[in-house]
Amino acid sequence: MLDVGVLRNDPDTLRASLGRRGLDVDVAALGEFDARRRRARAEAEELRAEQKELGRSIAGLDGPAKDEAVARAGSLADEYKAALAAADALDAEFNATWLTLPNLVDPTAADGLTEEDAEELRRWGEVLVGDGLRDHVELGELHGIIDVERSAKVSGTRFGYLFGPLARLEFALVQWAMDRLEPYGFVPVVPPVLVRAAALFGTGFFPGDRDQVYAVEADELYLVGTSEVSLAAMHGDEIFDADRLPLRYAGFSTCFRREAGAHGKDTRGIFRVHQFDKLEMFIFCHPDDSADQHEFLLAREEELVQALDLPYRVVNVAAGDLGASAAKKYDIEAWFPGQQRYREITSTSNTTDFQSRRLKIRFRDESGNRLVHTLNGTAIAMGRTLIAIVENHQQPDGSIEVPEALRPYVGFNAIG
RNA sequence: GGAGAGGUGGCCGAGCGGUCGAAGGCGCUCGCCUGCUAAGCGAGUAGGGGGUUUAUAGCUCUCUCGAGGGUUCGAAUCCCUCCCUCUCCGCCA
Repeated sequence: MLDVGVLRNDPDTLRASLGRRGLDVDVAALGEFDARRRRARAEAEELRAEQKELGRSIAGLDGPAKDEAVARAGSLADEYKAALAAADALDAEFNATWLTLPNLVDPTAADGLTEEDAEELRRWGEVLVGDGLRDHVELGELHGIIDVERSAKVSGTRFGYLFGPLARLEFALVQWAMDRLEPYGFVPVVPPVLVRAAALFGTGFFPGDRDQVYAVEADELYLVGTSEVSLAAMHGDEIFDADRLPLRYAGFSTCFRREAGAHGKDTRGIFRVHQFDKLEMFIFCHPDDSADQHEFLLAREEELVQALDLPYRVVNVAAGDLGASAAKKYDIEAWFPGQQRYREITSTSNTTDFQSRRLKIRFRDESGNRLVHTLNGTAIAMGRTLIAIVENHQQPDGSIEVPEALRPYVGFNAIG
């Protein structure tokens, strides 16, 4: 949620930001609506003040004077109720729109509206090109480590079974990444994956991305698409002492995504599935510090990907391709030899105060209570990282070398 | 799933229809005092929204005593629904 102060004091910035996202919103009309609702609120509160004052005096009255005062207070109460209802209705109407507006775009986010408009910042590593390369589905079959046919029988499309050494590799990746992140102060967390709607509103996934989220209707709970949701909402309604910031967490969870609207896209193998495990970094920090924390998260991601010896490029995501909560986002795209192209394997966003305002997460300093900034970044996203390892480290004979860093964790040097 | 108890400010804890956003204690902050100092004295110390304002200052109004509704001129206090916590029983990874 945006600060309404932006609408009142700096509508041009708001208009420009929405424009960069390719959204057409009548900012002036919203401003007038905001003024109207405030007037309505003020009117209701004046009536209330009058009613309360009169009500208080009743305690000291007696006889006809009292009866008269009670009668007058009664009609005041009715007037107030009506005025309050009117003010509440205006607020609700305003908020319904306001809640759908995405975060202000950072000036340094790339221009453009689509994935193709992302700005490439740098490349690292030698990419594997040419014919005769196997993709993860072939390699998976060859070694019996991935099965998407049986998962289709059991669960439908976009699921997969991981077997044996590949399953071991997943656990190794988690353990290894935790070991590398903890020295930076990331607290390992295993959070809930079923959450209330409030957590999804608070993190900006609702109302916009409701159709991407699995709902457990009988219990009014939702399956998270990322542990970002449960990590952010964990500190909802809290006020930190300033010296506790930044607060860093590394949450491990299974992630569930409906992938609505992705029909026909990435249907092969386990590249895009409804369920995968992910280690996610999350930071609560001082507003002046969030740009640095964002670079910090990207640096941690690059360290991990480099240590796995995966060729990649870093892109600055275009304004129009940002999620609602993000002001700026970097993706790391690893090279996938089976597709002969770079594809996203990590993503890190600075969501500034967009989530903290909704979740009421503040900190205390000399000038009072202020909203923290929140940031998230993928440490290791399972399906894709496993695919990238398998495809990039395949040998001519079809065997797969385990990246050096992981060998102590899995106890073998190669698959096959 | 069954039975019971309860949710008040950073924490503990009073309040049981009006003068309560709320006694008292602890903690914390500031000031004072004091050579015996993890002592004494004084003051301050919740959050949100509106108005005024250059202002996240001040002043002021309003809302919030788990959440939402209701009764009443008036509710932390009475009624209803929901959520959560704790105890016991049952079941169980």
